[in-house]
Amino acid sequence: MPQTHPLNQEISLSVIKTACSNCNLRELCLPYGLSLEELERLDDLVSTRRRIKRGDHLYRAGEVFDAIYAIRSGFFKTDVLLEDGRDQVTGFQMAGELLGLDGISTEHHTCNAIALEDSEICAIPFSRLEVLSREIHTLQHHFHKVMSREIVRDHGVMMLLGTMRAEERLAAFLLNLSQRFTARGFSHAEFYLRMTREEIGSYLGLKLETVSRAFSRFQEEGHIAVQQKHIRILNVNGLKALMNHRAA
Amino acid sequence: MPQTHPLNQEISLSVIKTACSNCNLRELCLPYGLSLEELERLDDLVSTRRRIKRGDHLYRAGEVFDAIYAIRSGFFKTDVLLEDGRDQVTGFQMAGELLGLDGISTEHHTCNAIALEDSEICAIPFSRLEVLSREIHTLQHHFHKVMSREIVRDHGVMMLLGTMRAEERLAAFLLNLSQRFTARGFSHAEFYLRMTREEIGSYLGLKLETVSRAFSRFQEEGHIAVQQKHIRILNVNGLKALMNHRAA
DNA sequence: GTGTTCGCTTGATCCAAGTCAACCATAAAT
DNA sequence: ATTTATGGTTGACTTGGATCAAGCGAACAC
Repeated sequence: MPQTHPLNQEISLSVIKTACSNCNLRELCLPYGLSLEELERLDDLVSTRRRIKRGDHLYRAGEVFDAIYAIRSGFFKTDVLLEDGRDQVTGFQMAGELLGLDGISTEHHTCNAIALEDSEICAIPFSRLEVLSREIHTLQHHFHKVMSREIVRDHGVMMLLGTMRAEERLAAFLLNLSQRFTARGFSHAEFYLRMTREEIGSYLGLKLETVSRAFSRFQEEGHIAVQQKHIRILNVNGLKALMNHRAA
Repeated sequence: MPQTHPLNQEISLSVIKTACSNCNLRELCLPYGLSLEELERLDDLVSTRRRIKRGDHLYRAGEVFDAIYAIRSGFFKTDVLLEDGRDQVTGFQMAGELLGLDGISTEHHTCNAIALEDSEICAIPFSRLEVLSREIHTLQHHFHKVMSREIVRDHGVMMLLGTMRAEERLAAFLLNLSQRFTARGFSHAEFYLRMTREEIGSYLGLKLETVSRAFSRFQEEGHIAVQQKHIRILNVNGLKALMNHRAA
């Protein structure tokens, strides 16, 4: 008779939900490739789940680092601040992706992580992750891969910022989002942007007006349909063509 | 009577030189923080040393990844290539720094590593490094820090490319080089650039002409003295001031 | 409802860096 | 010693994206 004990039910549900072993993101997230038995050991470690409301910080630059975070649901941005007040968005993160890897280096976070919609995260105490990954080879190797993937991603962004024109950057950005939504089982052709034009611009090294103009231009040329934050991709190949446009 | 056996002498010297335990870079490189006994175990692993001549590749994008490389002496650049021929330098690496971390992700290298002067590297077979870092906590943790530091560095470059003007970028670049030379016991105020203006420009998202003009301007303003690749920093604070110049 | 705020779009103008081009310096090749 | 190649500097001009500015539409508060 669950109805008579709503609170207990809530708790047990939450305990079930928090386990990696039955998280539907396990193929994207840290548990990737682990056996059932290994998964259960990871479950012990990933005990704390936390809700972060839209606009709130998951962590701030300068805070002591002691855990990395897996996004269970929702959407985040990370940004870095320069002393003189300038800032830059360094990435957008969605379900199944890890946050906080930058903090390992100095044992302090070096950027801010802010929820762009109400989100849920799993905290993974880092020292315990190191212990466990000494015991589970697969986990160790996968964690190394995740860190390395982050480095490769960053190189992509450097390429984008260093060599691409405004429209190429935005095309690359949209294609990347589309691909990541697809990997999570959502439509590749239709999605809502969680971030503002200004945040997109900050990430792409452009001003919000330039981002807005590029959206308008893509729409005029029939590549996409834009209505506020709702994006429909009408011509993927058109967008891809925009990217390889100008040779060295 | 060493003179009578020059070849043997050479070999034994080289064996001695190859050990992490008496490498003068151990405080900068992977061995950082290890005990003597742990160091000796790392020595077993880092058995292969290789010379790379100026202009030669240490590895190429697409090659299978199986080792990371510690720079023993010399200077490298890494670059990524886009399908359409555009390329970008993603970093410059000097003695004590690690190369190849990007390859862990896909088990293939994703960039090219090219020696900018005759160099020597130590190859560290990655699977053996994983084994050893399961056994030596300090090594495991330090390796994680090194990877994380690379991510933080990349964020810095993103900031540079996304929000800074040409002269700020070059000032940041020179200050960074100076600081890294200092950490290696060289002069902080005087050094030779190992890369061309074009390579600097590629790294900073600028054209070589812009880099050249910025050098000239710094010289006019008395911040540095430039003679080809020989740089003397005359006014560190002047350069630093250039960076924080314009607020958001 | 009506005002207020925030995010977005669009136009007009400006400027930092790119492009094109000529020339110079150093080092290697003959 | 002279040629050739490579890398660097400088000038004139162009341009893509920034800046400044006005106005619009959706969401929310009252």
